[in-house]
Amino acid sequence: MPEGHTIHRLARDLTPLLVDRSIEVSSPQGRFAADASLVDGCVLERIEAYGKHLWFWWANGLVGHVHLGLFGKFRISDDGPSTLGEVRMRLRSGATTVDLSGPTACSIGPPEERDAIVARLGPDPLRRDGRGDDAVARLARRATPIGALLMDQSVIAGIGNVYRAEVLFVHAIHPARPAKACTADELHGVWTTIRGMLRKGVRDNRIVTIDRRLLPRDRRLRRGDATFVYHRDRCLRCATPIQTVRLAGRPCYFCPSCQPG
DNA sequence: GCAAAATGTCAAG
DNA sequence: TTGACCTTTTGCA
Repeated sequence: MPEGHTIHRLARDLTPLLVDRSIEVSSPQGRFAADASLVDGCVLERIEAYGKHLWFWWANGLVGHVHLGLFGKFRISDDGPSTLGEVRMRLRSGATTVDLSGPTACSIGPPEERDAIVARLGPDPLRRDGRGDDAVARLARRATPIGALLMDQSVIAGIGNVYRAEVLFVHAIHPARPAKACTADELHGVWTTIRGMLRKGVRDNRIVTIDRRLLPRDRRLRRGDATFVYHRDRCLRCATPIQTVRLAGRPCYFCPSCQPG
């Protein structure tokens, strides 16, 4: 379930378990075995999140790179590793075992490889160095549909299919509208809203984008309601049937009534 | 028991 | 723009 909030939350949760300790690094599944041996037994100095990427900085100067992709998952256990499923990378320190399965990327390399990836990313709203005016500038000059641009990690790093749909709903922007046709206020608002949603996602460790203040007073929420439009049959605000439009290769959910275009 | 879906990315055409 | 790839979970026989 990885958009940027998941990655930052992982960095936060794994740091006290692994950083400043020497770590046994292995690959029960085998595909990461050669790389694992490069840092097995090393002290982990820092875990860094940027967009949807996670880096493990090792004391010998090498940097581990993990990207969860659509299916990747970390499992943390305190009493022996779980036996379930494939484990690409296993990190052990004392009684703690951290197992990684199904990642799109899992490798070890020099810091330059990390720098090259970061250089291709746009600002990350969850980082202190994430600049909103930079993101707005990257959006404002493009005629591409804003719903497609928000999925582009070189524009804003960390947004995925849920947050793009939800932020466009909040600002009543049809996802197919060209980004340059949005006002400066709208684009700044998109950045601010995205940052708030991602921060809440880190706090809650899941995506909940709905805000009571944006709903009719008498709207009753059901258990499990977490989004305005994403993956819903009807708009949470006005009950109009939700539509999707394919943008950046994925269906973008929107409400044709709240987001006319 | 198998198909389909899921919050993602990249290379190929 | 399409298909391949990573793995687990869910739903329908």
